[in-house]
Amino acid sequence: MAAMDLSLQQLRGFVAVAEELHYGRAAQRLNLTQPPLTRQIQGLERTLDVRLFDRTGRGVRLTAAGGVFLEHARRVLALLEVAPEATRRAADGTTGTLRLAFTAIGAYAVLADFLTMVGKRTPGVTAELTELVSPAQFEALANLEIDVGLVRPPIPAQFESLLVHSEDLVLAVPTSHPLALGDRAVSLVDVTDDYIGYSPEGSQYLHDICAAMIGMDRYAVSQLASQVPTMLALVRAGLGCALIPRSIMAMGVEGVRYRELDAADAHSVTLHACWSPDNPNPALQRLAESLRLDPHLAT
Amino acid sequence: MAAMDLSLQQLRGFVAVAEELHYGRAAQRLNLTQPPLTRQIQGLERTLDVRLFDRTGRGVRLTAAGGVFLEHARRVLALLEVAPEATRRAADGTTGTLRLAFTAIGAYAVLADFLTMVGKRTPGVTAELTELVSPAQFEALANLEIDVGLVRPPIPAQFESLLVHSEDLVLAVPTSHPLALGDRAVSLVDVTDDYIGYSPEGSQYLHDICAAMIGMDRYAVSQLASQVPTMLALVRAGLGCALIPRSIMAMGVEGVRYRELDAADAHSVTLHACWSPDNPNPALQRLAESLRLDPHLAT
DNA sequence: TGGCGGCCATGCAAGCACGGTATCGGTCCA
DNA sequence: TGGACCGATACCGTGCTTGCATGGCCGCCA
Repeated sequence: MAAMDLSLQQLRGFVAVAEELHYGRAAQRLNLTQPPLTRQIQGLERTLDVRLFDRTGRGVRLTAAGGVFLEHARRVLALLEVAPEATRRAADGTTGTLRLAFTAIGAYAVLADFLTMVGKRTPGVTAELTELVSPAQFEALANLEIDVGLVRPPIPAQFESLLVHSEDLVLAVPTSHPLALGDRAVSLVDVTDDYIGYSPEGSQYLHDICAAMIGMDRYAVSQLASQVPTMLALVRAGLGCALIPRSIMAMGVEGVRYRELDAADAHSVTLHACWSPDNPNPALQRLAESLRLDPHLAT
Repeated sequence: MAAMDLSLQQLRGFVAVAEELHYGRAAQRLNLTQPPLTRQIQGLERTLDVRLFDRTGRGVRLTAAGGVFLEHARRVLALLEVAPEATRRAADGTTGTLRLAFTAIGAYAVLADFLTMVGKRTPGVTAELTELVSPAQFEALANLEIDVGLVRPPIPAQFESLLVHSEDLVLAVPTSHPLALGDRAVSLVDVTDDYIGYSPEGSQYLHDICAAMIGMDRYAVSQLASQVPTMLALVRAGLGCALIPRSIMAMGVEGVRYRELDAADAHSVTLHACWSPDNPNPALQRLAESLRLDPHLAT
């Protein structure tokens, strides 16, 4: 016998009796009669193998152990009290977590603005950040490992998306390069040496655009160079020029200069917020709903 | 409908399913069959008005809300897990609180030593301290407002007690007094002026002893002077001498000198730890038990 | 000091909630 | 397309818990 464990009825009964120090009143408070209460406390005492009350004939008094148990019981009941509300808030997206991925380049362009926008549209939601290249983001989105990605096109049809940022490309040249001098916009035809290229796997979008802009013959693909810092290091070393999103100019590298491109050669690249409509995360649902109603990012 | 509230069965069932992500295995873990588990989760979802699992046909998956509720459920169950043990420890006095009172004089003599002794005999028990004159301590002991008192005799028969400290009295004289000079022990017959006396209410024990030592005729009773600092202030002001427990010499007062008394006049006063055998505080019971077995305070 | 009232404990019968067995319905895979 | 797996449902039995009535104990008061 004994081994029987605690029940919430017992806890509630105990707290009521401990507060009233009177079975009758406690029972009344619980909309109960007195005998069940007596049995609840007896059951508790049998289970715990501890006397919780001193029966003095005229009312009861908490024992020291009873006082300790009272604190535990109150904490349990208080926790249980808030749990449903917290759960409901998580269910409707009022609170929650948004797992957000971004590309290394995206981080420079819009990550901060995007996060403040998310903070305004879904207050109470916290963001978890991961850096991933675009293809990995699509996979993670499909596997529900992330909720939102900041990706470059093309975007698979299964996802919903929103244009977040658009910028043109600029030319990065070594300071030793003839084009390093001057401030005017330059034309791609002025570039006589090779380019540092984007990896077609890691940065398919930029690879394709750059390849189209300058032709495959002069486009030196470096497998390593899907990371912009790496590309700038190669430019700096004099291995060639590179076409870089304008926002990356914020990253100043000694030995590298940036030049605008002629309007004729300018080509804009875009960054999109992207998510799966099937994703059950309520925080995402709430954000997506908000974005559908008002796609203006400034809001 | 709905209003029904949570049960621990439901919580345990939910946690099991959330961990196994499989009703059958969860049921097995709980020594249950699968249908009751289904009903428990359904009941939870109905009560919370929230979907906790996504049923995918092939197993289940936690929703975001389910994840939040899982944390709450785990915390509740963990609390409930430790409550019985904590309660039992409080019941056998392994942990708990000892409300301890002491006289102002007692604080100088033995409070620190007594506290370290208590700490050694009943580790895990914390002490709450109050300063009270002896009569107030006896009343508080009887009302179960304190657990242990450090008092002077006489001790009412209803209490259990233990001699904690014994010391003799010394003479406090103003530095302007003839007896302030010299280092030899002095005799009470050398004292030609009045004494500052103890209040018969606040310090009955010291009052009686001093009155017996020097005779009522030269014993100026000051109602205020049950507090030793007050008495020393009066001595310093030159209103008379005073008989003071030796431990108080630790309190140096400018304008007051202490002189030993002749062996013939020396009279020791005692301090006793005192408690009520009826006090149900298990921490006290444990201490009392320890003191009965081994009354040596040094232990 | 004996009766009385308040309070907690107990006996008993009824209601109900919970668990088990059997079965259904949907999804995935061969 | 049939079989296997998994969760949901129907139905039944049992055991716990409740409420009513009553017992036992202590303290109060006349």
